[in-house]
Amino acid sequence: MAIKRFRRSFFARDTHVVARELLGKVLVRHVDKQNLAGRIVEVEAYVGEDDLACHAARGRTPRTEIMFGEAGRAYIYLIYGMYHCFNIVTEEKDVPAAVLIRALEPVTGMEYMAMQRKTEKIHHLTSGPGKLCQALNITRVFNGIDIATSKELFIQDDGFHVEAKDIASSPRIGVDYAGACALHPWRYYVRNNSFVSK
DNA sequence: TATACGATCACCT
DNA sequence: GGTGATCGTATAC
Repeated sequence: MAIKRFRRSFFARDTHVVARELLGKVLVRHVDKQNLAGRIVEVEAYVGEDDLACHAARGRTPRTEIMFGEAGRAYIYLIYGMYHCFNIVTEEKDVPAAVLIRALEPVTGMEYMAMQRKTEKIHHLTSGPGKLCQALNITRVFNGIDIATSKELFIQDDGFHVEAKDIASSPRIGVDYAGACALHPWRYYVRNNSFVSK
């Protein structure tokens, strides 16, 4: 199967479907003349204004506006004053939703990632949402970038397939404040993959 | 203008 | 198991 890049129509669908289908796909990053890539092994779905864990739960604000926009855009924000989180906007316009990319299995450019992360340990490079942004040099400068057309940051399908039986789910991480929404099993990950976050 | 806190991580015990 | 780092954002005043 030929390598295929994902366009906007892939992202403009039900967030949970997009989240599950992103598992096994490759996140590609071109930076500093380097070609970096990692296979997506863990994601989380954040869906709508009724989802109390979603940043858009309190409606449109300057920060959340991007999630109300067209699918395929990057939603990147600074968390805890020091780390970035990378999401891809999903669903139709005016439906605030996104998939948080939580962990990658490094594929290409591990040397650069190790330099960014200041560690040689491969399992410490991209096994968490803050870690993978640091490894791939993704910062909020890229907030709003179009994943469907960007040459610097995009998703491709290299033919690798994750079977349904190998997809596990659990409650999302770090959203205990979200009441009943914190219990939704909207975290999806590749079963038994050692790069899934702890 | 002031305040509280978070979709995390590394390091400590 | 616990905690400090560090700052943009939302909210209250």
